[in-house]
Amino acid sequence: MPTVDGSARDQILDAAEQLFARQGYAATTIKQIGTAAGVNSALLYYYFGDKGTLYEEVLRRLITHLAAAAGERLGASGGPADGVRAFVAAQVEVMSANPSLPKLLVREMVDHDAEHAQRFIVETIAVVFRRLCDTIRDGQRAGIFRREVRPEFAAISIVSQVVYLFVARPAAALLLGHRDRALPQATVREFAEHAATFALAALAAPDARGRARRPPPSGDRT
Amino acid sequence: MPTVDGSARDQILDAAEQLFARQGYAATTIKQIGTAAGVNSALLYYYFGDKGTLYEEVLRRLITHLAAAAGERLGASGGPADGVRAFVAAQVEVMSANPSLPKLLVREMVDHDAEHAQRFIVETIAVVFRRLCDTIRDGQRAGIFRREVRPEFAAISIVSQVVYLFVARPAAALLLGHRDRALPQATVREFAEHAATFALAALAAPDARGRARRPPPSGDRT
DNA sequence: GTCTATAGGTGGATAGAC
DNA sequence: GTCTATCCACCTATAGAC
Repeated sequence: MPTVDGSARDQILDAAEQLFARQGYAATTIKQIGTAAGVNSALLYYYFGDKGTLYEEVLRRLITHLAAAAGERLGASGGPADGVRAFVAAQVEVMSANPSLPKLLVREMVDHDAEHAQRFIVETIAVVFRRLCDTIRDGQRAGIFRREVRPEFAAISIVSQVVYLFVARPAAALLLGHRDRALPQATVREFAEHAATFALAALAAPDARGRARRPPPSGDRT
Repeated sequence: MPTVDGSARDQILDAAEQLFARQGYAATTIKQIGTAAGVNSALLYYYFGDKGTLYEEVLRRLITHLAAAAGERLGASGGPADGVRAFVAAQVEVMSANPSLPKLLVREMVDHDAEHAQRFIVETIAVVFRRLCDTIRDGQRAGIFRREVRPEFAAISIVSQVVYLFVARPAAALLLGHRDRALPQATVREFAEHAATFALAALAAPDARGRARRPPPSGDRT
């Protein structure tokens, strides 16, 4: 969510966001950020006090935008199937518009393992996550999604696909046979389409006519 | 793949592997590794020359083990459906046995964005990835997997689920309602079962009896 | 092979002029 | 608000004794 030409404060935030996403927190220096932002590095301390606070501010701004976008996009929709499609579409849209987001969130997850991850991040994501779970439950009640599937697990499966693509984008480009590791936006859109269809096919209840195709062997909620 | 009590060299590698996975490369110091390994930190330079080489050696050892495990587990199997199940099972098994693996690989991906990721990593993973793609193609030729699905996309969808769970393990624990962010091994196994079932349901061709349930709207390979 | 001591460099952070 | 100058801590890496 880069600021067009904003104040020094915003320029610092923009530069910090990019660098933290690309290199990680520890590998990014205050002077790098200052240079990238076109301001003196001492100014960072005037605005943010210290490096850690700057980092938190970057995350806060990002998450706020994420929550706003999610709120808008996931409001009204048709049935549960449309809801799932809308969710995936929103995910791709937000991440495409802001490539720092998936990287920073993933870094946050691997860095703060079982420790003190940022409260507000977890909570914001939890809200979005629960909404997806509810959509799946709606579909199960309506009889169009299979009941043996655990909604929370399905939600993870749905979310993971898109996140993974963005995080592994250069690797994915290579595996998909693109030279020079650039995954074209068109392919990202195609994958998004695939991810939604894949998830819906996985969730779909067997037709009224054809009986269940494969009785779940043992797991998946007895 | 921790060494039981090996030489100093192995103890350094073990300690480095854990610390790099937990904290990342930049945040991990030579002295930390030395202390964790129970040896003098200057010894690291005797064995590995510098920090970067030590890191590469950690990755190399990990990937070698990964390739070996994948080779064993993915050899003989029944049909394509069993192949997919075996793949997911192998993934979970390897990552459970070695929690550093998913973290280090994900770090490697976000860190070396479009830049110079380690050649041998990408190549090793590419081999495993292609084998999964081939399994999917087999299923399509046999008529038990839907033909509209692009095998490479499906492979990404399959791989992503498990990787995501391991990387986001503490967050997932929270979202799944576990206190204290510890995701029990039993839940991991349940999710693995779910992930395989989910993928197979998504791939399954419509029964001979029931017609296709949902014509793919537009995307997914015309 | 393993340790001590230390050089050399860099990064986070502050004081204070403008 | 923004910049200059600088301090101190710490980190990588080396030299060299044992």
